[in-house]
Amino acid sequence: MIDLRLVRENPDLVRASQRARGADESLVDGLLKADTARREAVKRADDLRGEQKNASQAVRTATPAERPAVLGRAKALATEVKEAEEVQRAADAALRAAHLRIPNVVAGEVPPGGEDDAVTLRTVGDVPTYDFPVRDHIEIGEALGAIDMERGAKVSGARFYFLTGPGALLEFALAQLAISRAVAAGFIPVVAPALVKPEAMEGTGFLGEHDEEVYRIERDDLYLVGTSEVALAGMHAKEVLDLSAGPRRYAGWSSCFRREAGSYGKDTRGIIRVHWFDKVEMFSFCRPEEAQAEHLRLLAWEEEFLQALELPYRVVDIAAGDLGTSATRKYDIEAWFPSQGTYRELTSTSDCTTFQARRLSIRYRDEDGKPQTAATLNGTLCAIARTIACLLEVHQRPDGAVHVPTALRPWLGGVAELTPGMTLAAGVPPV
RNA sequence: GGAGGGCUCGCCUAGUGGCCGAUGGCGGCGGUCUUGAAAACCGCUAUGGGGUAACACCCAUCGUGGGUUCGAAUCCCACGCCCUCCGCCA
Repeated sequence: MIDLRLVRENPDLVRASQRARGADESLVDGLLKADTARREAVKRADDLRGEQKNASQAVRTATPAERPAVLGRAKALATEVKEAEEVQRAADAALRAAHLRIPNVVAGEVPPGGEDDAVTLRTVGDVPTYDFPVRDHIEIGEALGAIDMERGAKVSGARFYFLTGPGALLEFALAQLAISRAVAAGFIPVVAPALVKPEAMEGTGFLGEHDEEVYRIERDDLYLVGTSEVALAGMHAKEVLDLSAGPRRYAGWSSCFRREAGSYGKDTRGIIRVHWFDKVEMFSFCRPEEAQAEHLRLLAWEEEFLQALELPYRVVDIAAGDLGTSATRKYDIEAWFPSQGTYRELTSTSDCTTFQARRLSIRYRDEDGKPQTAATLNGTLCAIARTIACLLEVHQRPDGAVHVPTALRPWLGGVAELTPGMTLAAGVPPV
């Protein structure tokens, strides 16, 4: 949630942000009203409680003669306090509801517009050309025995798949490469739970407008995460972190689950848009003043990873209307998909400023030793299924083989190519 | 799933109805002393909310939520978490 002080002191800024997102401006006034109402309710309840405290002290010191009168007054006040507390509870709840409805304030530099208005910041690597008919990742993957869509559908339904043989090896190789690079860069590797409590889900902003995207295990009141960001952010909920030495960085591996409601007909073929995939996610906790710089660092690490995979890509600055609830700014990296003749999102990094940390109560101590709300940022290092799809397509060869980028080879037994009918034992590191 | 035990201020600990936000120790911070340090001594050492120009001040918080009472860390109920034992299990 956003900083209430900001709303009080600069409501126009928040209104402008709502407008930029194409969201409801009047929510800001609703929030201001709820804030005022709550403060009045709190004041009244506090004052009454104070009076009642004194009154019950007086009971103790009262002489036997005074006692009945004093006791009567205390009893009356007790009733009033109860009523005032009821009002306060309602006001608290109303404020919280209004507060939760407002997404993070959009950064000033964010491009205006919606989904189609992302601004390309740079394009890296040459778009490959092929002197043979280009195949998509499913054709290539099935020929390799790497992807089995049909049986995925048989077992789990649409948008599920099996990674088999070389495909399964690719998954682990990518995960190893991603984790290894992250650790070398100073990240703490984490294997995170994929099932979380509602607080973690709400705290990271996934239960707002987009809650139909999330799988819910109603019976146990748990949610399947759409990204390990949820578990990583929740990991330090209600804690005061030591951020004096700089950002605290985690690289989390977990499965991710997405209902893909409302994306009927989009990417129905292949493993680009699926209900389940595994992902290595970067997550940073830092002081708010460090967040912008940290955001660029996350982006740089994402770019380096794609460069290591020898994939051509472009970096786009996401427009205001397309930002997630928690983000003040977001950069996507889109990699080239030859079968589609276009760039498609492979990674994404968001600066959530203090928005998530405020909900989750994640703090640090400033120079004066006072607790302050931290900032959180997240970025994809490797969304494995989609990355496999891209790799297969970009690195395809006319004979159905797939070139293995040098960086990935140590995790694939040193092989330079994946080939149909390859010996799988050759594709693993020495044992 | 069944049976017990426990959850107090960073850590340990006192507190079984009335100025208890809460005792004492450790740790941490500041000071006195010292050439410097140690020791000793003195002081400080929570968080959130309201309030203020800023102080003052007020309210809340003893795992969480209810209840009893004029008054609850203390009594009652429910839940959560941790530990021990039994059963089941990757």
